[in-house]
This record gives sequence, structure tokens and C-alpha cells, in this order.
Amino acid sequence: MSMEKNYNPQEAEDEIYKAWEEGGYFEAKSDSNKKPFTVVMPPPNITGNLHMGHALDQTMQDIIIRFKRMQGYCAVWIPGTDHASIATEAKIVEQMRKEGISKKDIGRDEFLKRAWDWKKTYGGNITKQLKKLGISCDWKKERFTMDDGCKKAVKEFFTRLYKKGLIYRGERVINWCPKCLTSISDSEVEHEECEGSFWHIRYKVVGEENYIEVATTRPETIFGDVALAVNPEDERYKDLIGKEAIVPIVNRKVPIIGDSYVDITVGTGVLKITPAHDPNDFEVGLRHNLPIINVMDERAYLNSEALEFSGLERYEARKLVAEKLRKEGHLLKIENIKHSVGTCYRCSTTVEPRISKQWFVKMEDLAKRSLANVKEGKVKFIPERFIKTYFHWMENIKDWCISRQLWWGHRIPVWYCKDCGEIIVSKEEIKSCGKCESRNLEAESDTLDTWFSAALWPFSVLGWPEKTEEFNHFFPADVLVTGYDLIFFWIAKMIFSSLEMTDQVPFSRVLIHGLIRDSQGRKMSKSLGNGIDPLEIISKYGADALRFSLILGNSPGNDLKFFEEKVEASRNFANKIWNAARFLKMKNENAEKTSSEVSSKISLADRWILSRLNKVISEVTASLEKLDLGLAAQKLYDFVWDEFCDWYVEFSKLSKDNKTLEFVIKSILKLVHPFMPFVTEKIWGYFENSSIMVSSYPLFDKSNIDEEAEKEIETLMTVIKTIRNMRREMNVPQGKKTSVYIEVTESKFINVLKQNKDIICKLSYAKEVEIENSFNILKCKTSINEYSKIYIPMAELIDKDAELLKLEKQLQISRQQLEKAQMRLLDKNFISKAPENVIKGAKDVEGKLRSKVENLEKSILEIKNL
RNA sequence: GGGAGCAUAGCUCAGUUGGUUAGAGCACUUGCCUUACAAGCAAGGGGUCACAGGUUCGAGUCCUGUUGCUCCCACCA
Repeated sequence: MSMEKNYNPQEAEDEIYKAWEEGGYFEAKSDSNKKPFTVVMPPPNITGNLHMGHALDQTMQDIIIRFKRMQGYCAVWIPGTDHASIATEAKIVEQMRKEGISKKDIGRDEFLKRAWDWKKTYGGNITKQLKKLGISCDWKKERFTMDDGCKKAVKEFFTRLYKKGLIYRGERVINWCPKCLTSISDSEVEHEECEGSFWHIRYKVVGEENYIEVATTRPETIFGDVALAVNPEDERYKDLIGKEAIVPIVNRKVPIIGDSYVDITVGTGVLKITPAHDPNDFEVGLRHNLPIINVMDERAYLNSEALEFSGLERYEARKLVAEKLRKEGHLLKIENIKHSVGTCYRCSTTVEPRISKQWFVKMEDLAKRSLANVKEGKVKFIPERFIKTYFHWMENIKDWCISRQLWWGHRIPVWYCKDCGEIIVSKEEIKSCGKCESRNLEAESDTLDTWFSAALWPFSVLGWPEKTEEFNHFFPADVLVTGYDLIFFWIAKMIFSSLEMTDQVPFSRVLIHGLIRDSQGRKMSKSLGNGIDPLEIISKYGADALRFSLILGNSPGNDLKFFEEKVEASRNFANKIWNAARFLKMKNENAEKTSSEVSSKISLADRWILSRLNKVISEVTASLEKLDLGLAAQKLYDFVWDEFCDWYVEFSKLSKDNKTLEFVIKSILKLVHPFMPFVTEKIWGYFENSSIMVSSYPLFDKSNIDEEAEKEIETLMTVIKTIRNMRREMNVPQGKKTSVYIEVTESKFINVLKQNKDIICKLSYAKEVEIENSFNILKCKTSINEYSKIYIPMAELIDKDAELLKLEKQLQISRQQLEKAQMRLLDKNFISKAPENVIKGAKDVEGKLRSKVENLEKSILEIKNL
């Protein structure tokens, strides 16, 4: 089968992926006696569509796992999806809204049935899309965060923490999303800087004529005011402590209290205390035994506490309350300020602090332990700097609110006895109260934070809490790949959960990547409409091109801007490899036809490329071991394109022996395979009967390192480049062959140059090449490098003056460089302090420059004497 | 308020533990359909590595400060 002129990914990819799956190459057996290497996939949301972030994340994991698999590890990559409780529930609710029904209309069971149906229909979309990227995860091990195994793990986790006293239920002011209608945790709140106002309101002091001025950003919560607070140290107000003030509009008498929480420098230094609507006010309220008045419902509409404002939405109410305050003369002024507002990370609605009963995980001890383990280096962050982010967060962590007022999710395994009030926490379904034997039980209706189950992912996917062979073999994971935006949401939670449940860290290294932005550096988002669909890019350029462009030249942890041009360049690279292979194939076929004898003697070019290949193998392997994927890709790109294609392939056109060519191409295919799995597999198929996936990764072979050959080839290249450059300067068209005379000034290279005359001749487009120690040729175009002086006889084209000018300019530059180099060598400090190899390098440079200067001087003299 | 990152060619970015002449891709100029590849080949132009100090024989790289941009965290009502 012949190879087309250009590689066509569209035709190849799906077929290859199918063959891989059918071949079972993605599967890892836990009974394998190979050393395990484990990667656990961050589960994409079932509601999600493939975006560039996934593409990056998945590609990185795939490169690592393919590399390790080829190295001979029992490499397993476990895929799965996340139930994404808020996002999915919102989707179902929206779907129902279109049908004109609500959650209440159909009830919990019917709702869950719909949700599961939805999951069955659409939940697999994202996995289908992932496959387009060519990822080699073990689909037979695919999991879902709400499958039976995960349910078991969640119950185990919850009950064990509860028994240890690490989970508790309590009434707190939590973050409430009035749109999603659920509590959310601190990490699910995003802070946004926005324009706001300070409303300065006066409160009358009871029994006195004076007023106190209070500044607030939220006048609508005035109905929940239960005190005014000042700092006891504040000279302006300390006499007021113990007195009472009257809340305007509601005309309620409230105490004026002293609390050191109040910041003297902020606003007027007086704070209105609204315990139901601010977490700090809540704390103040606790300290001073104040009542709690909730003035809003779950949608953030004012309730009956708000008098005539009841039933109004919070922003509407804010306006009207301020207006009434103004009319009554209590509004002193409005000051424009910038302040930060918490918003829901799912729907961007401004969160409402809300008092309610919720379940919490006590974080202090868990955080301490996970901090200690990371500090000991049991989990390494790549790049390292993110460890600081992690430490800072862990050191300042507060209890984690885990209950959600949603239906789609893991139901909290708790029952309340309606008779004796007992709280029963159990992994099993409970029918009667263990204390009073009453059967009058009520199950907890809340579900758990999605991240609660995600926290267990690295071990729940391996069968935990059951004692499975897989868990023993594959846990803990070796690498976790994810974005820096998930450090708090996920990485931190996995670490403490794993330590608590398994006494081990969940993974030894975390590879953190950045965000993908559009070409202007903006986040890709639905609202901006600047998202680029990876599937479209794949269908246009192929998955390999997309993968490579996301990896090439990117260092870990940095954001990256997406440019289609880069994908194009990557596609061209795939095509370049394709064509190198095509060249080999054609060459092999021709050789068969002519069936001429090939010499078994290994040529200089062969020695050189094998030496270079082995250095590249060693460098790329080292980069991949360090998880520096971008650097590895860059090294491969440079080697394949510049050294192999541009030089070696050209050299090989003069040789009948294809052995080294074939060996190097096959090695390149293997090295590139983790990055570009499809094109390498496709090409491999033209030469081998097996899959490249089961081939072994190239090993560094020290015996192939040949410094002499490298040095000699470098000399050849320099000479060839000089000739090409001369031709270009003289405007000799590519097709026109010239004679070339090479006067070798560095005599040790004369044999090499002579032996490889044919190479020089071909690659410098020469008619004939003469190589000697000296020539006596006049009226020639000349050029000088450190090894030689080159003549091209094109007398009619030579402008003597111009030539002189050029050479003199060159001489001047070279002299300056030489002078600098000599100064260095004369510097006693340098000679005594610099390491030997550096001094040797400096001497080499000086030698080269000196001979170049000498050559130039000689040439100038010759031309002058013409 | 605290922390982190970035600043290198027109654009996007690499640049290992400091080592001398700072790289790549894209873009640009010029010439080539040289039978692997025009998705290509060859040659070329373009950089006081943000600024100011310091350490060092030697600094894009390490230290200090300044400026500009970005992000994260935080209970200033």
C-alpha cells in the first residue's frame, strides 16, 4: 500500500482508535507482575461538553500514560465522570420548566428518575468526545461518582468521620445561592469586585436627642438589625455602650454594644448587627446573646419581617428602603464605593448569607495532617510554587459545609427519630430508632457536596472501601493532572480524605496546568462566546495536531493562549514525519527493484545521527520523567525537523543503505507516539504488523554517542552553509550549478571533507567540488569560515570594491569578537576560577576566531593585489 | 490587606544547577515546484532579555528595590 503525499488524519483516526480498543491495549491487569503506574482521570461533568481545558488535561495524562506503558510499566489510567450535582440538577429543573413543571410538582423520586434518565441519555456524551482525542485510558474500568461503588465509599467516609466527631450538624450563617436554592461551600463562592454604595443612616439614641450614623451596603437588611456595635476603644462612641438606639422604619429598640470586631477606621465606626445575614454579625450576636431575625426567604425575597416591603426582591427592596429612609430623614448620604461581592461559582448569582442548619466537616485536624504530609514531600507539586497556595489555604481553612439542598447527589446517610430526637448515622438503610425503637423516622433530605464524593475518587475508583486486588496493586496513584483552579476544590480535599481513610497520600505527584485562553488572553467562556470547540479543530487538523499544539513549548502551570496557527504548525510537523517515512518507504521499494549490494560499513552520517538520536532519547526521557512535557515536545520537534529531516535525510539520499534511516525513523515514531498517537500508529502500520502501542520505548545507548562524528558533521555543515550563503549573496539561482574550491585552513578536517565530497557537492548545489590545502585562484567569489576558505569562480559577477568592503566589515566584527575572547583568556580571575570545561570552550572559540581573522586578512590582501 | 505569577524578536512563547555569539513557531524579505514533504526547501532581516542597583571571573538566569500587567486568597460593614 502506498502512502499518500499528505497525511490525512480524518481518514485514519477513528479506525485506529477502534483497533486500539479492540486490541485491548488500554487495559491494565492488576495481577501483572510489571511495576504499576497509575493515573486517575479527573472526572469531567456529565453535563459538560469537551472544551479546550479538557483537551489539555487529557492530552497531558495520555502522554504520560503512553510513555510509561511503552517503558514497560503496568500503566493504568482510570476514567470516569462526575455527577455534578448542582449543574445537573439545574439542567433537569430547566428541562422541566420548559414542560411547565417544577420539582415540587413531581416529588423527589420522580425527579431522580428523570435525572437518571437524563444521565443515561446524555451522560456518555463527554466520554465519546474524549475518545476523539485519542486518549488511552482503560475504559473497562470506567466509573461514575454516583455508581454503587462510589455510594458505598461516600457512606463509609461519612460515617467514619462522624464517629470520629469530625462531622457535625449546626446552625450557621452559610453561603446561600438564591438561584440554585442551596447552600454552597466557601470555596464555591467567587469574589467579584464591583461598584456599590455606602448608605449612611442615622439611628436615634433612646432618651437622647442625638443620633448615631451608621454606614451600610445593605439597607434592606435593616429589618434584621438587633444591635448597633462600636469598638470599646473608640473614644467617639464608648460612652454610648449600654444605651439603646432605635432602628428606623421598624422603630425597634436595640442595644448599643461594644465589640472589638468593629474596625474604628471603616465607615463611621459603627456597625449595625444583623446576625441572620452576615457571618460576622452572627458571631457578634452569639457573643452578646442577641436574637436572630431572618428577613428573607430562600429566593432572597423579603419576608413578613419587612413590613410593607415583604415580598420584594432584595435589590428592589434595597432601593425602596433607601427611599423611605430618605423621606423620613434618616438617610444622611450615599457614598459610592468599590467592594467585593460573593457570587455562586455555578450561576454567578450574588450569594446571600443565610442562617440555616447544615452539615459540616471539622477541618482543623484533617488539615494539620495533610499539611504535615505535604511538607514531608509525600506529595510533590509541579510546578512547585503551587505548594504555597496549598499551604496558605490549608493553614487558614474553615469548616467545610457539605450539605446541599438538592436532590441529585449522594443523600446524607442520616435519619432523625421524630419521637426521641435521636440522630442516626448509618451506612445501612435504617427502619427504626436504635434508642427508642420508634419507627417514626425521617431521613435527611439534603445531599452532599459534589466534592465530597470527588474527594474519594483516587481510591473509590479502585474499589475502596472493599479490600480489592486493584486497590492493593494500583494505589496510591503516581500522577494526578489538573488545573490550578482545582487546588482548593479538589486536590486539597483528596489529600486529607485519603490520609484519613487509607493512611496514605492519594498520589505522589500533582502536575498542574494553566487555563487556556483565547488569542487575546481572555478566558474562554460561554458568555463571551469566544470558546473554541476542540472537536472542530480536530476535524480540521486532526487530534495529533491539536494535542501537540497544546503541549509544545509550554511550561507547567502557565496559562496558554490558543492560536489556530500553532495547530497548523503542529499538523505540518505530523506531515513532516509522515513524509520522512514516505521517503523511506519509497527508498526501500526502489532498493528492492534494483537489488544492488549495500555496503555494511556505517557511514559518518550514520554515526552522527545515531549519536544525536541517543542524546535526544536521553533528554526527552529525562524531560518526560520530570513531567516537563512541553520541553520534551520541543526537543523532538527540533531534532526531527532540523537534524533528521533537513540534514540526515539529505545525506541518506547518497547512500543505498537504509538500515540506519529505518532505525532512526522507527525510534522517532516511538518517541513521538505519546504526543501524536494517531499519525505514528498509522505510519508504523506501513512497516510493522503490530501496534506501536505495544512497542517498547527507545533506550539510551551510550555506545552510540560519537563526539568525533558530531564534530566532523558540524564542520561539513558549516562548509555547506557557507557555500549556500555565497550562492545566495551572488544571486545564483538554485538550479544553476557552480564549481566550488575549498581551501582547508584547519588541516585536521581535510580528510573528512575530502571523504564527503559528494555530500558537500549535493547539498551545496555544486557542479564539482575541489578540496585542497591551498589554491591559487584569482577573480573568485570567496568566503571565509573557521575551517576553510571557499572560492566560487564567477568572475564576471565579482565587484572588487564591494567584495573588499564586505570582507573588511566581516573582519572588523571578527576582530572585535576575537579581542573579547582573548581578553577573557588573559583574565587571571577567569582562568583561576572558571571550571576547566568552560576555559576549554573559551580557548576553542578563541582558536576558531583567530583562524577566521587570519583567513580574512589574507583574502583581503589577495584581492587588493589583484 | 496578604500571597503568587508574568515582563526576552512585530506576535505567541522556550531558555536546565549562572558559562561567553540568547533560541523556536508564526509573521516579514529574497530565491527555489532540488522525484519525502509548497502543509515544503534554501538564505536573510529583526532582541542594550521592563527599569535601577548589587553579588560574581562571568547574570536573561541569583539578590534587593522600582514600574507595569495578570491571578489567587481575605469577615472592612
